Order: sequence, then structure tokens, then C-alpha cells
Amino acid sequence: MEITDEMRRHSAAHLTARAVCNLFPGTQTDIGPATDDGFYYDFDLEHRLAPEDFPALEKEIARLIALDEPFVRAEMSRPDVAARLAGQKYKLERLADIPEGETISTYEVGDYFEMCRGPHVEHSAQIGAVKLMKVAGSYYRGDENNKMLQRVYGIVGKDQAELDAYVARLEEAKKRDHRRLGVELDLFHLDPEDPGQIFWHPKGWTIYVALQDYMRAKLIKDGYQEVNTPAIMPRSLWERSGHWDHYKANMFVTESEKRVFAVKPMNCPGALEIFKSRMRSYKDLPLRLAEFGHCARNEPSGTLHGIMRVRGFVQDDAHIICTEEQIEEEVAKFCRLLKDVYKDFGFDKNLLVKLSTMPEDHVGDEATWQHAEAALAAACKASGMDYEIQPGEGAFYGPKLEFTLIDALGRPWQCGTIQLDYQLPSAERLNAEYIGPDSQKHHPVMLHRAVLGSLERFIGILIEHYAGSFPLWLSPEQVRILPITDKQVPYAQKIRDALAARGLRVEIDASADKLGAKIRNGTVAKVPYLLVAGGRDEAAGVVSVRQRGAGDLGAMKLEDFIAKVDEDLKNKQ
RNA sequence: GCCGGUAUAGCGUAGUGGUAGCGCAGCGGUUUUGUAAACCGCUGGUCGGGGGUUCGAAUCCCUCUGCCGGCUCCA
Repeated sequence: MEITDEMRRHSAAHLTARAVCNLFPGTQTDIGPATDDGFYYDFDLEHRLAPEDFPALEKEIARLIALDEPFVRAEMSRPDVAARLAGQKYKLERLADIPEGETISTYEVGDYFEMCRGPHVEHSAQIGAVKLMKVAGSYYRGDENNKMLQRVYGIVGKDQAELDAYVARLEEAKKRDHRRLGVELDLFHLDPEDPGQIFWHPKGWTIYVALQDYMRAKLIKDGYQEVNTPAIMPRSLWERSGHWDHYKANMFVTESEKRVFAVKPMNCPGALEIFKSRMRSYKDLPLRLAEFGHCARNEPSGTLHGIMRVRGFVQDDAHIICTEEQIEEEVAKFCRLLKDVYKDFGFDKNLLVKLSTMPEDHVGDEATWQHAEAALAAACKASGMDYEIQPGEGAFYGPKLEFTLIDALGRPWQCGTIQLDYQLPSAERLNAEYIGPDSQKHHPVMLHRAVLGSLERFIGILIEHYAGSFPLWLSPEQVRILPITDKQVPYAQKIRDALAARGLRVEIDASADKLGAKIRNGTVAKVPYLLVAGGRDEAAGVVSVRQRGAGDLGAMKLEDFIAKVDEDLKNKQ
């Protein structure tokens, strides 16, 4: 039998549970699966587990591995399993979940018994080396109304060397963390006094604007019209839209002269207000209204994360108001746009596509839902993207496609999305109408969609994706000119003016530093091109080009450098 | 919001009950330099806020806030 990583991780989880039970008698165990990069196990015990407990636990795990006992699989009857699990209340509840008639398998290693589907390693020494990483709270069955258990996370290596290599990789990944690079590269800061709100510094805002301009050009090419709607809108509107009932806890509410207003958490009502501002014909559909709308959501404090999850952010939002027949083509059109955009950033294998289907709590009849889900699926397939289905994870008003990107530490973030909405334009909500070919009034369907998701989150992903070394077109400082002595500063200014006239973002390092230090500073700042301008260069009318990652390219004429830069910009390098 | 951890200068950190240190950055000066760090000097901290224990608290306790790791939720 081939021993897989998953088997070793899952088996390590069992031994971790055994170790915790050995060291802390009376521990209640829940479940402990393998994950993409290790495993976890959930426990309920009096003692608060802490990293200080890890050395003792790891020692015990190592001891159990060294015993090299076999993992013995058995199939047992329900009462027999229940008898063996006596006193383990979570295990017994899990046992009760298993449908009648299904085979119940168990694994036993030494004196440790567990109900488990497996598969496992044959004997414990095959696990390798185990390291515990962190302990965190986790609701039983993932339900916030349940008791919070203690979850221990661990990683597994075939041997100590592989484990060490994995830990080293994690350390490297941490260096890409956007929270760290954001400060190091002077892109933005977050003020503890105003949690979840971003202060964009000149360099970060340059990236932001470059990304927004890029997206704007794509939208206009794709038949969108850009609009802008108020940041603060009245309670009455939010009541009609349904947000007051369903989303109030996440809204910042304010007041003026006894009237209540809320800062918008979403842009959709604004778009529909524009649609409704005059009589519309079926000939106006699909109407694609794009908005870089700034939204404020009062997210729970524990969910905030750098610039990925904040309370103030801008979506590259758009609302497509169309007929039901137009849904499929509009979704397909969106998928093509998204794919085209993501390709420019090299997102491919770290992209997950999910189709979230009808939840239990939903509006609308089932046939409509099925039609809508099929339309999303077909459009997704038509653009050549594979998706996985998340049953019951759709919004109450419609199904959605979610496009999730992975950050430096392997955490998923939903970025792009397209959601079908029959509800908001309906008579019960904002009552949007158009005149059909039959001269009668009809309610349109609305698609909420974003390609990047939020600019803030997407830039966070980009910082980690590029490890701060942005491609030329996004780099806040594209070229830095390094005069070797004060004498070349006028020459440097001449070059700077010539490049700036072409729209490039250029700075001069006129400090008293030596060339070596200027190069180091430019390298640390991850500037794509450093142009050395010394006496020799000035005499020859050239610049000595140093490219990020490639090093010294030697001297070249300014027009040759410009041609090179144009090439990079064209290729989004 | 929940569970756990944590908080020392802009950033990285030392300091376990007895006068808050170091590196980098910043600022001033000297140096005018050819491909990853010149030299000298200076500034900067009511040790996250509040309360308590103590003759004395960065250090021990309580509490609030932020942050970190997860969970729930989400762009």
C-alpha cells in the first residue's frame, strides 16, 4: 500500500489526540482531519492549551511514533463502537450522525481507539516527524451557538529534514505578508484608533489608481457605463431594499435633524435608483452600470485582517440589469472579462471557482433557482473554468459564482463574484420596471458582479503574489536615477524629464550616499529599473541600466531604454 | 462577535520588582564617490489606556483597546 501525505497527516492527528489524552486525562475529543498542509484536532478540556504545552506534547507524540504500533482497522456494530466510546460525548454525537446501515470503521493503535473512516498508515513510524503549530478556538460543528473547543494545528514531515524545510518555507512566506510589505514599502498604514480603515500613502495610492485605471479601461471596452452614487443614504431606502432587516448589524448608522441615515455597505440600491430615474425599455437592456463604490461595513473586530478584510473598501462593482433570457450571455461575458483580467496578473493555479447554490432560507421558487444555477454553471464552463459546487451557500436572493484567490500563507480570499438577484428589483423591494415588447411593465433581473472584488483586498493579494516586486505598470516608482556625484544631477534631471514626459514615474536619488548605497536602497525599495548616471554616462550620452532581478545590463541609449520599458508595459511585465 | 496569545521610539528588538538600552530609519555635519550598506554626531519612549498590589512596576494582578492565530461571518 502506498503511504500518502494525507494518510500520514491524518494518522498524526490521531497520535496528537492520543498524546493530549495521555497528558491531560479526561480530555473529550471531537474530530481531527488532515488538511492541505497538515492536520488539526479539536478537544474539549479544562486546561487551556498553549504553545508552552507543545514541547511536552511533541515529545509524547514522538514517543508514540517511535513505538511503531500498527494502525488496526476494524468494522464494528454501532453498539460495540458506542461501548468503546463511552464517556466521549462528542464522539457519540458524531456516531449518531452516521446513517443507519452504513459501515462503521474503527482504527486502533496501541491503547488508543477511534471511530474513523481512514485510511491510515500501516504502523506509526511511517508518520515521520510532527510539529504542533498553533492552538485556536473553534466552534463545535462550526456553529457559533455551540461550545468553543480548542483546536490544535500541526504539520507533518516524512522526516525531520522535510519538516524543517517546511517550517523554513513558512518563514519565507511570512516575508511576503502584505501587512509587513505594506509598511516596509510605505504603501499604507492602519491606525489602531480607527480599526479596519486604510490610510493609503502616495506609493500605495499610485498602485491603487493604476489598478483602477486599468479596470476602468476594461469596463468601458466591455460595454459598461460608470456611475457614482451617494455614500450616505436614508433609512427609508435601506428598509425598502431589505438591508435594514438583513444587514443592519453591519451598517454604520448616522443621524441628521432627526432623520436616520446609513453609510452604504453595498452599491446595489444606488444603481437601481439610477435605473429607476426614468422609464426604461427592454431595448435599454442589458444595462451595465459600473461603480467604484466606497462601502463601509461594520465587520466584527475579530474578522479584520490587514487590508484584506476591512471596514472601508471600494468594490470594482457593477450591476447588470437585464431580462432573464439575457442572464446566461451576461454571465458568460463576465467570466470572459474576469479570465482576461486575472491572466494579466498570472492568476491561474491559485484561483478557485465555486458555485454556491440555493440555501434553505431562500426567496423565489425552485424552478427559477434551478434555471439560474444552470445558467451560472453553463456560463462558467463556456469560459473554460472548472468550478466546485458549494451546496446551500448561495445568498438568500440568488445563486452565485465566487472567484477565490490564495494569499502567501495559503488562506483563501473571495475576490471576484457574480450573484444573481431576482429580489431587489421586485415589487416587494425597490420595484424596478421596464416596458417590454408587449408594452407591459416587467421586473428585470439584476446581476451583482465584481472582477477584483475590492481594490483593497485585491491589492493585498497582489502584494503577496508579487512579494512586493510589482510589475512595471503597477510599480509606484518605476525608474530611479542614480547620479554618482552632484555633478551629474542636472544630467539626471534631463533624463528624468524625458521619461516623465512619457508618463513614467521617475525619481532621482540625489542623496550624499555612494553608488553602492544608492543601489542597495533602490533594490530594497524594489524599484524595477535603476539608471546609473555617472560622468562616463553623461559624456557618452547614455545611462547604465540595472534591472530588478537581472542586475547590471550595461550602458544603453535613452531611446533604447524607453523601447525596453515600453515592451515591459505592453506585456504587463 | 467567540477562544487563545500578545503590546517597549517610525520599523525590528533587549530588559522577570530598584535611574529604559541596542540596530535600522530620520535629522545635522564631513566625504563627491562606478553597481547591494562611507564616517562622526544628534533627536526620538509618561514601556498601548485606565485601575490595583508594593517603599518602589516595562516587569505582578484586574480591566479596556489594538494587534496576531484560528472559529463564525465576508469583497
